[in-house]
Amino acid sequence: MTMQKNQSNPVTIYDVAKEAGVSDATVSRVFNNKAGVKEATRTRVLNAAQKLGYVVNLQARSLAGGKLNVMGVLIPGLGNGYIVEIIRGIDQELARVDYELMIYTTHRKGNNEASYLQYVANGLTEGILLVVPLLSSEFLRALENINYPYTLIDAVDTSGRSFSVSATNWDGAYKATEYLIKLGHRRIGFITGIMELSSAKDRYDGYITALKDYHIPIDLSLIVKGDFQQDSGYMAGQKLLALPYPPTAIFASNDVMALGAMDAIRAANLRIPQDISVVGFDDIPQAVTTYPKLTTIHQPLEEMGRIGVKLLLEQIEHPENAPKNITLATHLVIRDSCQPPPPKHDAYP
Amino acid sequence: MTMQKNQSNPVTIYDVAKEAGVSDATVSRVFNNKAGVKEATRTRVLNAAQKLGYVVNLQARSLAGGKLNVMGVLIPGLGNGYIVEIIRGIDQELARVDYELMIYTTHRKGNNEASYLQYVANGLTEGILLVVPLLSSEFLRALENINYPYTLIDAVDTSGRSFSVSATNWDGAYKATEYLIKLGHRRIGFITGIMELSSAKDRYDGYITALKDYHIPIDLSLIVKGDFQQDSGYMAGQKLLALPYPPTAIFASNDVMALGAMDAIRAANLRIPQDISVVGFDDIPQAVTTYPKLTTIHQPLEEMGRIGVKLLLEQIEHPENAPKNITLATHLVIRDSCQPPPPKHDAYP
DNA sequence: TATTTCTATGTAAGGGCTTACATTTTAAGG
DNA sequence: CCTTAAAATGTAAGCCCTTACATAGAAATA
Repeated sequence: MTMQKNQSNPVTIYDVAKEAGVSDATVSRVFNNKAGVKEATRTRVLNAAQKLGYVVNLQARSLAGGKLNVMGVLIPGLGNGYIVEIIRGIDQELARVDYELMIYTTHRKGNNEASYLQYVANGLTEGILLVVPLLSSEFLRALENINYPYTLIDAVDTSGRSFSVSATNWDGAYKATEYLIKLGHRRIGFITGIMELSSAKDRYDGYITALKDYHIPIDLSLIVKGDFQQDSGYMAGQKLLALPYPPTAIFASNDVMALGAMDAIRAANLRIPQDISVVGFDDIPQAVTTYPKLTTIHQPLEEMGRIGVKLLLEQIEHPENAPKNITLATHLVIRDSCQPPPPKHDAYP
Repeated sequence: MTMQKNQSNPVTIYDVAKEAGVSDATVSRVFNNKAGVKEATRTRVLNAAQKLGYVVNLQARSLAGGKLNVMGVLIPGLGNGYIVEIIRGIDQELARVDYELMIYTTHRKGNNEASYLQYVANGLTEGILLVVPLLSSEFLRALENINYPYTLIDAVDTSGRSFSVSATNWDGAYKATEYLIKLGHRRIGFITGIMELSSAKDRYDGYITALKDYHIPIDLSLIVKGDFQQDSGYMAGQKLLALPYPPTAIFASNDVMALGAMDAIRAANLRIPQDISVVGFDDIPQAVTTYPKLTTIHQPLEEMGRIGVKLLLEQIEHPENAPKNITLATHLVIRDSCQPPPPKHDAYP
């Protein structure tokens, strides 16, 4: 029934026009839902198209100035649940507005993200969502020159030239720390993220500020570096546990590291949360599949994806609009990985 | 420096040609690495392009008969880790051959996968990878008519008309069951997948056959229906535990359900694996972040993705090649969720 | 140097579509 | 029924490339 010859669909608008006895322009009008086509003609065209198995060639349409309805998303990789959550949100919103999604992973081109950006503006998409946590200055510069609609997801360009969505990292970290303090913890270990990222920095600051606000002295030995990967969480956990006065709670800058820390804790034969509490950040799906279920700061990842799409759409439709940043709230999700510290630890040396 | 005007890159091949003082055809030749361009001319063109910030418009290239280097992948959604793993493999291989990836999620169009298939062949991709576990007959029919390169991942078209990659589901299930039997288990609960899927069916058959081979009577009350989702695993687990003679081990048709079952077991205040063992199927990343770490059947998900890409490429390059199915081996990964059954359970009523 | 043979480059025709503008048809008004 | 305006349809140019074919220039042969 579909009369295709070879790869892709060789049935063109002309074939349909001939079949329906109209001009190609009319067929185009029908498929673009333009006004001014008689109802009878419209159905005749539709029938002809149906019969021949016509499918619009999006390339040609786009070349000729029509809409493509494809957005791109640039991500470092499918590495962790965090990014997948964002993409899920993007996908949801894209479905609503009937766009397709093109995925570009930067790891392909090594660290050459900046030049990849240029490449990405090659005509296959109408705009691009950037989920690249680490905004190098080179990348930022490339962004300036690109003159192509884009929005940053979970990153902000302090120059104010970019559309972006992000979350209240500082606030979330503050709340997490405060929660532990209110449970009675005084020695709270902290595993940092990659401190070049503003999100990591903000979380660190939130932790510090909460400590200060509650007059808890800051002990640098309780702060250990991580890189957002599970392994670093494990190693940081080990380091923390090896301390002369180990913490009674650990706050990791993201869930994946929290998972690593939990492994380290169990490897040391300690119980969670009886012996030591842990809280994460992100609330990735895995946070509920661990045991005990992880108490963490929820980031509205899906929503960030959805809003990213909306912002990009806004730019495509109103290029004149001024850039804006939307900041989404984070909140504490209490599950099973925290409780007050065991009494013996209460004494602070 | 890049002299772009508006959305997308308005610098064309003509601009570059003018700048370099050559014809547009020559510029095209340079960018397509065609032979017969003097070295001096080539560098002149490259410099001009560099200066103007020229980026090829892939749409136009493709329309004009050039290569696009984009593959599509049709998936039900980003739902579970299983699909993400496959995509990761696809992405890896695509990077090697320098293709881009377009993602189509079917949930967008409701259950109308078959017609979506038609749409997907719209010129934006050169071929499509199908990760649609549930091959409806309607879908299969659509496949016949599509005349567009595609390959099935983790599904086989028994008609032999399609290229496909899959894994040894039967074999994996057999091995999992056998492992439990050898540990001493006699009452082994089984949580099925969606039995319309051949993979679910094969796993079921593997379980049954292993039991028979070891002369263990089949108890239908130990077999409970699941749908590959976590919730169904939880409920199935509850059901199994509520039995007068509950199983000493549970084998779930996939990891996600195994996770659900583990929750149910803990909710019943039983320990894993001391009181009850559990094994899953798939080996998704989460299998190692649960506690205890899940013993499971490893499916080479990433490799399936990679091979899917290779098969698709083969079709694109050699349309005359006959369809083939590649079956990958699964294997048991022993972690911490199994041990011999507690003695008290040894007595079989 | 004249002739032949390559090699390097240019010319022009699409590829499938959209859209401004031209033309025809239809409906409305007189 | 004729005129006029509005609605429907057609014509043709152009989007940015690739590529067969034509042409000019360089190298090789006689």
